[in-house]
Amino acid sequence: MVAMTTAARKTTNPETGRDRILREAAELFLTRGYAETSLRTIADAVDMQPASIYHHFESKDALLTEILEIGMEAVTTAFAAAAAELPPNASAPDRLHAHVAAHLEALFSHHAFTAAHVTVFPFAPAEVRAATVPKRDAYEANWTALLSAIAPGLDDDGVSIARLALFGAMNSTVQWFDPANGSTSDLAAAIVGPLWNGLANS
Amino acid sequence: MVAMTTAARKTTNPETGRDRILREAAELFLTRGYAETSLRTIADAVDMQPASIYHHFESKDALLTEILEIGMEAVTTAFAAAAAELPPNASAPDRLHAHVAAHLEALFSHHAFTAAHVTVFPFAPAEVRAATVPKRDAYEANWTALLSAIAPGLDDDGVSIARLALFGAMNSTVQWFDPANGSTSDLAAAIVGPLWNGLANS
DNA sequence: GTCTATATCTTGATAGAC
DNA sequence: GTCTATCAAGATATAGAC
Repeated sequence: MVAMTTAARKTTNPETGRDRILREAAELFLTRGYAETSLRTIADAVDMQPASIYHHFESKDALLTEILEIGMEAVTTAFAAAAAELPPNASAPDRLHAHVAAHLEALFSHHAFTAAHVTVFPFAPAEVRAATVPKRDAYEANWTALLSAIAPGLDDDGVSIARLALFGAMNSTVQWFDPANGSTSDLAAAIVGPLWNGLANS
Repeated sequence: MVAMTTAARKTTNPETGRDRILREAAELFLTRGYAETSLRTIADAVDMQPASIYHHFESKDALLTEILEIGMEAVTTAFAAAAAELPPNASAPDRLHAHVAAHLEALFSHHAFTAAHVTVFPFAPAEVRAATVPKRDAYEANWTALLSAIAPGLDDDGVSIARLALFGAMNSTVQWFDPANGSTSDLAAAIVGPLWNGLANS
C-alpha cells in the first residue's frame, strides 16, 4: 500500500490499471454513493474480477480514502495557483472571483475526485473521514484568511458563516451545473457578482 | 400502505409506533446514510425486531419515501406560512429574510426529515427520487418567483443560479450550524445581510 | 498482475406462531 | 402488532493457481 503524492502520480503516465480503478470508482461513488457501489460494480467498470482490485488496494475503504485525498489535493493546488497568478495589487472582488473560479474549475476538471468530496464524505466510514480531515482543515484555513482580508468588516463569526455559506453555494454546483453550458469562470462571476455587490443592486 | 397527509398525521397524537420508526429512521439515514443504515439498526433504535417494521412499511424504500415527503411538506408549509405573515408592503430584503428564516427554521425543527432531503436524496434509489421530485419542483418554483420579484435586474439564468446557490448555502447549514449556538432567524440575517448588501459593504 | 473459487458475514425480506 | 426463525441474495475479503 504505497501512498504516492499527486506529483509522483502525475509523472507516471500513461494511466495505469491502478489509476483506472481510482477514476472509475470515484465516478461510481459520486453518482451512486459509496455503500451503494459494490466492488463487483467497480470491477465490471474496469473489466476486472473483484479479487484483482485487492492487488492494488487493501480494502474498499482504502480506495475511498485515496480518492478523497486526490480530490482535496486538487482544490488545494488550485487555490495556491490562483493566488500565485493574481497581481499583487488585485482588487478584493478580483481576488474573490479568482479563487471561486479556481475552486469551481478544480471541482469540474477533477470532477469525480473533488465532487466525491462534497457528496460522499459526509457518509464515509468514520476512519476514512478522520484520515481526510487534516487536509480539509488546511484548505478551509485558506478561505478563512481570504475572506477576512477582503471583508474586514466581518467579525470571526461572520467570516465563518460567509465561508461556510460560500462553500455550500460553490459545492452545490456539482449537483446542478453542467460545464457544457458555460465556463466555470462565468459561473464564478455569476455567483461572485451578486454576492459582492449585493442582490440589492442586481 | 396508507399515505396520510401531514395534517392527518399531526392530529394523530401522541406519537405512534409507526411515527417513532419514521423519526428514528430519519435520524439514522441523516447521520449514517441510507444504504449504510440497515433495518436491524433501525429496529434496535425503536426496540423492535426487524420483521416488525414490515408491519408498518412495505419496504425500506417506502420508509425513505415517506420520510422525504414529510420533509418536503415541512418546508413547503413553512414557505407559505412566512408569506402569509408578511405585511403586504414588506420590503424586498425583509421578504427574503422571512423566507430564508422560514426555510432554516423548518430545516432545524423537522431536522431529520428535511435535512435527510438535503443529504440523502441524491443517493436515494431512483424510484424513491422519482416519487419525490414533483414536490421538490413545486417548492423550487416558490423560490424562483420570490427571487424574480425582489431582484428584477436578474435574467432567468441569473435567477436560477441565485436560487441554486442560495439553496446550496442554506442547505449546507445542516452540516455545520448548531441551533444551540443561536436562533435560525439570526442565522438567516447573517446570510441574507451580506447577500443583500454585498460583501463589498461588509 | 489477473484469474477461479470460495469463505464468511450482513443484508432486505418472508412465514407463521402468538 | 410484535415476535422467533429463517431464507436467498449480495456484500467484502481471502486462498492459491497461473
